[in-house]
Amino acid sequence: MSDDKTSYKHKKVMSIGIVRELTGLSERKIRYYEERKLIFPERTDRGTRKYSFSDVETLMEIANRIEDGVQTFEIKKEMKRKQQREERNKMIRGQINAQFNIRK
Amino acid sequence: MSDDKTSYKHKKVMSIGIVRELTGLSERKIRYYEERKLIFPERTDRGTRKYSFSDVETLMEIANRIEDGVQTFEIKKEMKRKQQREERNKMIRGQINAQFNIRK
DNA sequence: CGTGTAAGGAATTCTGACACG
DNA sequence: CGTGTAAGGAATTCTGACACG
Repeated sequence: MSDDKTSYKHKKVMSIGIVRELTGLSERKIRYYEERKLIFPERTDRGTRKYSFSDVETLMEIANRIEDGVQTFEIKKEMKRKQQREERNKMIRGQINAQFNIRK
Repeated sequence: MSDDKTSYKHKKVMSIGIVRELTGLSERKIRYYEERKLIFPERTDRGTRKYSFSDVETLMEIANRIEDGVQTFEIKKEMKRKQQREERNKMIRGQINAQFNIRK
């Protein structure tokens, strides 16, 4: 119910050119952050990269961290931690809901 | 509060190739429905069409009507009527909310 | 009317590499 | 390490038109 109310957010549909416009980053940077495993675009049949709105959001965050002088491998760790926090929270929420439903 | 909870839905970001994949329609058809004023993609600086998820949804509906043998100018009228209904409903909702807030 | 197709040009994207530092 | 750039090829998109019906 609070997960992907918008399946559109994670659908990979944008070419790198659009992402460049949306984020203001150079294509070089965008490809490099992929090389460093910070984002994971899909590919079309013939190899063109496809990004989601979610990827665009991530790129903005990356750009901020880079500006702060943080290196890509540090950013990767930060992102991993963040994701673990989110999974923990999701699990807790799930258990609370379970309790709730039993009492009802 | 129920309008564009997802601003992503209306953002024009997809090339015609992606739209072709998502809808299964030929590029010819997609361009033709634009010519008939059924959809309104934006353009990049150098002329490439950009579509939104909302456009994709509209295209699916168009495809259904065409399959039913409905002509494009009829479909256009239908879409116009539908939009008027929605605007009417939106206005009524607004007035109800206004009443509500006054009483409170 | 709705759609396919061949045509030629222009713009996009891709990869691997060299450069600087 | 992070990023710019020139290089050449491959794939995409665009428009106007002819075709069928």
